[in-house]
Amino acid sequence: MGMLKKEDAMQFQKIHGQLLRKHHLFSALSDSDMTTLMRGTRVLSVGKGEFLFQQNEEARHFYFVVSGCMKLFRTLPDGTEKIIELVPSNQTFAEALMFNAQMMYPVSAQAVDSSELFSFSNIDYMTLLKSSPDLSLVLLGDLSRRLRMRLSEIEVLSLKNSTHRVVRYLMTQIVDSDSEYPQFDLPVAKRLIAGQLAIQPETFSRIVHRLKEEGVIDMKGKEVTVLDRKALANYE
Amino acid sequence: MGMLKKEDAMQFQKIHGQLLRKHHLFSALSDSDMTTLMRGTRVLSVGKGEFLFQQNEEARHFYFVVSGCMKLFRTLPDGTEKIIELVPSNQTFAEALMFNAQMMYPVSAQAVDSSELFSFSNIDYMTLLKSSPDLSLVLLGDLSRRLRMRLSEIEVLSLKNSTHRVVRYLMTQIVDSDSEYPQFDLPVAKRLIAGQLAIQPETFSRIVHRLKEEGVIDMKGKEVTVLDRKALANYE
DNA sequence: TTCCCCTCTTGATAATCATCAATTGGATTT
DNA sequence: AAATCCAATTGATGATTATCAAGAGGGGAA
Repeated sequence: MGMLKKEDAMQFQKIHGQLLRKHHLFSALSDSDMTTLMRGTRVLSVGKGEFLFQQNEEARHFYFVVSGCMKLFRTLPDGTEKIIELVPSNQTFAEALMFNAQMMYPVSAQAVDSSELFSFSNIDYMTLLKSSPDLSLVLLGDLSRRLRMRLSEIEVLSLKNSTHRVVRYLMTQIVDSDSEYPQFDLPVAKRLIAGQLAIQPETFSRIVHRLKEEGVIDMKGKEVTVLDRKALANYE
Repeated sequence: MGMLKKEDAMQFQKIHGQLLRKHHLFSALSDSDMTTLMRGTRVLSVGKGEFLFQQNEEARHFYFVVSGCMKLFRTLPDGTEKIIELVPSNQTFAEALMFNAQMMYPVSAQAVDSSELFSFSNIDYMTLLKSSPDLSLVLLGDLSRRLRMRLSEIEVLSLKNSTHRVVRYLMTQIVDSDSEYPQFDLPVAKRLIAGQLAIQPETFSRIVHRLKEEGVIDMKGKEVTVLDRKALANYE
């Protein structure tokens, strides 16, 4: 993990700062506030497989993914890891921790692909928050949304069998809601998806095999085509 | 479900309003703000088994449990219910929804025991929030804490086998952290606990049986005694 | 008290899933 | 192109857990 050289970093910020403004955590900021905040910002480059932070480290920063993909996970007592979230580009993470003093990261963060990140100081952002009630409301909305996301994750993990979990996962990946034969790419490696669903990679593979056999979906590598939307929905 | 008669309700508010101030969502309010907020407050009495609201109803209020116990759950596609949270007295629930316009309750709320509740208008509380940045920060801290609670729930559901889940649950119930033989009461019926852990009541029963056989714990009805703390911890 | 209802328990069986092992396939490096 | 590495697949097996069924216990109502 490394920081870019200063001139490169500034160039990088200039380009991607605009992108940042589109994110709801920063869109409510005035230009001057944004400038202030960006002064404390670092640009980080994290190589594939590298760690950004470890579980139980003190949380002083939160992050925005410019490019790549980060994996947030907890290490379970038996040593295996449980993936909590896969954070794609243009999303923030670990911003929920700044409101409790002396907070530790409850997860570890590792780069799934080589990634570029903005890092923000919790203290700086808190200062902005105190002077801008509107920003607080935005952030409250953000956390509230995350809470509901976790809720549906808990629901998935409570589904009776693994097939239901896989089907539910596939359903959430369908963005093109109109098409009769929706298509999409799996965002990450299959073993990571299996991890998120708390099933073994082998089980995931077998379930996909069965769904293909039944003509419900097709899958070649990461390319997924839903062949029978109703049948897929009816698994639930 | 019913409201109390006006004079009874006022009496009730007077007594329990103080209790309310101890809750962190209300402790940061000025006296005058508190008075304003309480004007829109209703006192509700919900009989055992009665519903307060259903999943997908529009969320206009949040609640504080004065006495009793509320169950928040989602109905899964197969018709079974997944318990998301059991809310004991002196706690609030459904307050995270007010920050997103036109929000629906993502869960249903039912009384486990006959319960008495304060109901608060989301709009009124939002008004207070906009005028009090401090209050926003308190609330942000609250949501952040809830987010972490969900995280550990997700972790529990990801634990390899049911024994681990039960053991983990028992560990969290130990409050008397010093005692060599900690004792506590199960807060709700065993089938509800099983539901929270996403296992069948039968499985829960069998696991407890085994733990008793091994001399790790004792359980008579809802009374639990931990006999071998180390052994219990080592299951994890 | 007796009855009734519901929870909890216990047993038997079937379904589901994890694990171990071996192989295939794809991508990257040398 | 060959070698290498890791992900993905497939098969065989055993462990775990759900399901179905029946009985035991406990608290409230008549």
